[in-house]
Amino acid sequence: MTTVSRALNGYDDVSETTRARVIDAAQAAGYRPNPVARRLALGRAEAIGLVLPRSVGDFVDPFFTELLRGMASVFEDANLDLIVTAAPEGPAELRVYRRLVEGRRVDGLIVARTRSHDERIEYLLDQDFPFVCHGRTGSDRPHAYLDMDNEGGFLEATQRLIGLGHRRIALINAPMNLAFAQARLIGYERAHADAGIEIDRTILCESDLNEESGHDIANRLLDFDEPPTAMLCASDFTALGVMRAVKARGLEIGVDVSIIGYDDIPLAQYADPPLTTMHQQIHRGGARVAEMLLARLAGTPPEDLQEVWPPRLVSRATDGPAKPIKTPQEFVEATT
Amino acid sequence: MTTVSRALNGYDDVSETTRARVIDAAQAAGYRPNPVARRLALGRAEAIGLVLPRSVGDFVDPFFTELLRGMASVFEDANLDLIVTAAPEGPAELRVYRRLVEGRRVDGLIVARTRSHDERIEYLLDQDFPFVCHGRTGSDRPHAYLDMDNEGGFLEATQRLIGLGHRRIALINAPMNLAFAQARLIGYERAHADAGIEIDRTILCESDLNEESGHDIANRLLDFDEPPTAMLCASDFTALGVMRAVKARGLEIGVDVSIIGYDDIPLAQYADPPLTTMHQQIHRGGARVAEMLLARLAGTPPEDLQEVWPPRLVSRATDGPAKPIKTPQEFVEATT
DNA sequence: TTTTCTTACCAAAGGGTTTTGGTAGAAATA
DNA sequence: TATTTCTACCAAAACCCTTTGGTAAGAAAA
Repeated sequence: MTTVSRALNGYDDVSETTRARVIDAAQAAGYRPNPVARRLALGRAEAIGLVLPRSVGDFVDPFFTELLRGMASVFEDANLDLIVTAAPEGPAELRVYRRLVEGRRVDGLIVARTRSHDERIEYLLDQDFPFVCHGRTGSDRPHAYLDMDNEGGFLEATQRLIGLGHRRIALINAPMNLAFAQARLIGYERAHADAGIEIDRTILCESDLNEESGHDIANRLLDFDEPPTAMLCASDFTALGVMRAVKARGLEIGVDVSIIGYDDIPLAQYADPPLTTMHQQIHRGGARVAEMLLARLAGTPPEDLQEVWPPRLVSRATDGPAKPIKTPQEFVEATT
Repeated sequence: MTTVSRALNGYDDVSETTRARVIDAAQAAGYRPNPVARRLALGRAEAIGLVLPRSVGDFVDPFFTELLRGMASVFEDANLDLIVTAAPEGPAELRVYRRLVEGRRVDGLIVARTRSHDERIEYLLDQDFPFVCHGRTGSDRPHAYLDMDNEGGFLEATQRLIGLGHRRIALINAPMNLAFAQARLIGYERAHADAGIEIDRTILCESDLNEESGHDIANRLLDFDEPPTAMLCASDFTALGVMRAVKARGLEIGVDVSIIGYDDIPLAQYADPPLTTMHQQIHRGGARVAEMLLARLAGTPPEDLQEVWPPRLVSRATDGPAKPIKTPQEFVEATT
């Protein structure tokens, strides 16, 4: 039995002739090692967990399918099962994590959609349990993560709008408990500070990342006496909702109001007009996060597993030069 | 040990006092049963598998996240792990299934996006392995499935368009190897046969279920000498592409060309104009498929686990009465 | 020739459950 | 009172691997 086990698992203290005999015999007998027995003997679950956020009611953005598919093949090649569960944010979520960790059902976890104060992460750190985050968190204890440079992305997008002459740029952010929303706000603020522009806090909003909330928020903003000339959105779906609201008022997108989205969903390029947005490599990010977790399990310290990837601004047709603002002073200045 | 096991697993031959003592002691000692040891003793994997199709390159439709979330909670309540992998259609796909089945990594499988001739299903039937399909297949051997009534759905949609006076209705179907594409074609054909309308086979097309291919096909159709007055689409994304093509030519949607989609993605209601489409309860379908698999594992014969759910036509603004067709005869008829 | 090292293999223990096949005692029945 | 049934509990076997701690034989070094 020993030799069979070692032959099948590629140990080097079994001669190639013996190994071949074992493999042939296994083949002939239709023998397949029992993974469960293997796991018991090894003391490992040979599985990785991923908990999908179960947001209220409707479709999750395609983000997770994409991330999932990126990870799946990496784990499959490493002979690890990927266990997927779903939990609504809140106490039930942490219970799911506990079940996976304390029930020894997984060897490691991927934590997606991190929050700025994230009890999942504190819990996993307390337990000294291997995990990799997709997105950062506020915790100052070292842990592995792959994050998109949300701050840099929004810095760049904001700078672009400022460069086009916009001075009243609304920020339609994601819910502020999400880590990336905070980072994006900072990028937005930095761009303003660098340009010496004061921010009007009344045009800073939070959306639910879907079309409808983008639409509603845009309508509110457009009702202002002095509406923003540009809107920077947390997701492409939000941006699509904003576009719908802008169009409904007979305003021209990219002329009267500039809009920039985030994610570069496939639909973005086919929107009318095509949406300027930030592209992230979600699929490759998923694969990379999986690789990082593999490294973590192999003993790489978390400090060495921290990456930040830059998003890429995809310039299309929803942003354009700001129209001259019609405040009295500027009107006077412009006409003299 | 025996009593502890039986107490913790809810057997009825242990007194409630003993059970309480066991539970208290377990709590105090921080004892948690080892699921891997349990699986070995039970001879079960306590896991269910789902293989995502890895279509070329880009985002999968949100369909799968939705299905996944529907299933996840059912399996979690049943103490089963849901193992997700991804495989491209083709020989690699079957290899993934074999690994899961023959490697005894799962107790049952969910097979989604069935094809009319589906070697996965033949394989699982050959192996006498428990599974439930989401969608039907051509196999005449009994097996469990939950399917949407694609034939009925397209029958209804086609009848609606015929009722609006349309006589040249293009069918922009899904790839014909998918089971639901065949069913939809049949529904489409039946509606025509019932109304005594001959079908022009040149306006029957296959799309890739995404925006772009809908756009391209619509453009081809609109180049015809006698273009169709209505287009029935395999998915909402396809329909959005069709809408883009129609708008680009200055035609009015719902007036010059009627369009009906399928899926009722959240964006459908916010499209311009809002898209008429078929709604399916994907989330609830996922939960139901999971329940059916549980029943299957408990011994319910597959014949008793076959359900067909009707989709619901959601009437919005992309379909309208057909414009009078300007063929010579009809022109004469109309003017006399 | 003797000793040491290396290679190739193996027996037994260990991992943590559940199930099988019981037993003992109390309660119900004859 | 004698017998049967039921309830509550338990010891040992079984599940199928991997690891530990060897041994034997051949090759290399002394």
